[in-house]
Amino acid sequence: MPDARDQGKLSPRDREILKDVILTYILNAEPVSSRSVAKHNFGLSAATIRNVMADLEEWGYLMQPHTSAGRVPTAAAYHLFIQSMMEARTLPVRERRYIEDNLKGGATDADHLLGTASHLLSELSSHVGVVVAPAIGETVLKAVDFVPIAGRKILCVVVSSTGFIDNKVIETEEEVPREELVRISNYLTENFAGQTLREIRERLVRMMVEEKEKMDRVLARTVELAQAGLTADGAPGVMVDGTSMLLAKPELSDIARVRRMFEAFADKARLVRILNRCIQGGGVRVLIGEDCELTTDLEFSVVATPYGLGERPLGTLGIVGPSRMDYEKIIPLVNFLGDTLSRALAETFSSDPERR
Amino acid sequence: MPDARDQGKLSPRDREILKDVILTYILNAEPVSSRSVAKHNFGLSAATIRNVMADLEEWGYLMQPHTSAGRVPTAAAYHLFIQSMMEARTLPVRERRYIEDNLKGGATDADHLLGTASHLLSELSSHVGVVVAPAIGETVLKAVDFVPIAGRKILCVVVSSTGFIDNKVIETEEEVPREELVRISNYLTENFAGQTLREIRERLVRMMVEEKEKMDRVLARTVELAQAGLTADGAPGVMVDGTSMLLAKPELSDIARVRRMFEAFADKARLVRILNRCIQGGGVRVLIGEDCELTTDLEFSVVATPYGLGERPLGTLGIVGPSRMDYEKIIPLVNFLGDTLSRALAETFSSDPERR
DNA sequence: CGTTAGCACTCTCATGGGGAGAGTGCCAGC
DNA sequence: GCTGGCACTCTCCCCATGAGAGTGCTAACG
Repeated sequence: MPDARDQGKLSPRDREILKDVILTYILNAEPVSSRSVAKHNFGLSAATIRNVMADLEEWGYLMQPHTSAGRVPTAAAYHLFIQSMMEARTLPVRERRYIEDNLKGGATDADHLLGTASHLLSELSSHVGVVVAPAIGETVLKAVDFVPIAGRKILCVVVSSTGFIDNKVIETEEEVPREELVRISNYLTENFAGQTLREIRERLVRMMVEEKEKMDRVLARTVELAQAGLTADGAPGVMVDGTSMLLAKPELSDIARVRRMFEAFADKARLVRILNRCIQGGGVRVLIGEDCELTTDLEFSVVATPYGLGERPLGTLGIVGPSRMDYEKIIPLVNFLGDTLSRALAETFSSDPERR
Repeated sequence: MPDARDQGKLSPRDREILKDVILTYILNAEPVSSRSVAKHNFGLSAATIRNVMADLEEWGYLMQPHTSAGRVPTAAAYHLFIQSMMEARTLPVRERRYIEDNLKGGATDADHLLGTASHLLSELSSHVGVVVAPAIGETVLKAVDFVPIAGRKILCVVVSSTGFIDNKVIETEEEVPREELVRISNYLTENFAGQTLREIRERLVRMMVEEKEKMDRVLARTVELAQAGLTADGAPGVMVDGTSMLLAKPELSDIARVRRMFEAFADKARLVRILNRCIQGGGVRVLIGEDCELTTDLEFSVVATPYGLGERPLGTLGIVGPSRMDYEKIIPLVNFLGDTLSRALAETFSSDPERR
């Protein structure tokens, strides 16, 4: 079997033809015939194209749904296309502005931003937009606050430095006076801001072990509240937007596929796992027909990129849709959205005149 | 044309037969033949049943998809069935327990409860569960709190007496010291708790007009913050769960319908409007084939009931699915869930030793 | 030797004509 | 008033047929 990766085999003309096949397939969702390529490709007859296409099939870049149908690109073809034949179109100014206007709203919480981001992804790509929220343990504390609500019930509000707000109702052993709650909030905010919730939790455990006997009642209560309120539990949230958009695509014209698609999107945990594969490397990554059921069984692709602050990735965001998608537009789109969201998160609470 | 509502026309035997048709149709989703009714219905031949069914069709209770197919119940038939022939099954103890265990979780916020409720509705009915959250202006204030986060940005946390928690980031004219925020929080909580946000807003407006000149700087700032933080904006939220369940139903075996269904569920505003029709009267209400596109075009039904505290309804909850649904189970289910959710909301912060 | 025109072959898809099956409506008889 | 019988109707499945699209191969051409 010939090696699909051996690009040495591809002459410039082969590449030209392969590219044309891919582009027309992306456009029409129908197997591409030699005749239609011949029409685009100056000066070569259909017969010649046929020979080349037969070769390309042998190399593993094309395949036929059945004998004597046109040809369809394989995952290998898409990979090659993205890697070395595609010309990424820069996003139209209108769309950049649209994204920035929606994402830089400024005074809102970060969860809201993520929701907007996933909606934007879907709206501008006509595919499904997915955003994986940061693992809560990795967010950096900005402020804590305890609000007494009823009897021993207390609302704990955690604000992260990137603008995520987490509410949790906790129940204490005994009623805590309002003034003490204020003192505890202040104490925790002043002493723990700037660290991740995970670090804080570890520090609290250490405190409890090492200084147990030294703690007075107030400190003990502080630790109790912090333990309850700052514990990072629960799976990272994931926002999926635009599943119904895919219903309009021709590849989803039979019910069985539609059903499998919804099942695939229903399994959030798996979705997160797939998206998070793209977290290494920094830039936009594309998964096509690799390992996961989503891409092989449904012939879907995932275009995703991490977002976050500088080096530290917080979460992942991307687009999921039929492999036949307009990568030349979608890759820049995902890229730009990742950058813009990262910037928006960084700026959310940045008017802070250095207090930390 | 004969009047479908004239129940005088229906002899006990007619009713028996109609009921049998409805029940078998609910079970099989296929037009019901006279032969199959004859098999269930002791001692009458198919021919006799046919005569009766022809009458029932004339009265408007049955219809044929085409000549010489079996018969299918009409909206009128379902209404009659629900109103006077159905025997509501009491919910199995297992399911009651399951609902109560999930809904009485106790220490969580109310939004979370609503989400759970819609999921339970969907899970236990195998249809779509819908919960309309209370209009935010109608929620009763329990506590307000302001958390300084960065510069002039302040997080406003509003806790309602039924356990809803609302976060809003606001930006003030100038930086407000932390201690003052605490005083303002206390002041507002003590003076405004027990009123709805709408009432509070009106009172604030009055204060601003009447006492403008008398206000000192602190009070002015208090009003400013309250105005910004307690404003009830945004449409009421609606939680929809289990749309993908319907894909398995035989009535949704063609794509066009699936698409229309998703469009119908995407229009949240309309969904809220439809659900809220059921708010009057108190008990469970059923909409079948009336006015709205959802029920006529898609042949769906809506079974819904208000939830809330005693007399004051807060929101609506219910089930949406093909008219051919198991009303004998679903109506008690919606009923029980409405009661349980209402109770859960009432109890959420009830350990409060009367502070209001 | 690469390119091309021509042609036979293959496969899909739309069309239409049975024929079986299910169900009805009606009528005559009990 | 009920029922058995029978003709009629409509759907649905199956199959054959034919058009159309596209390929693979081969022979000829520059």
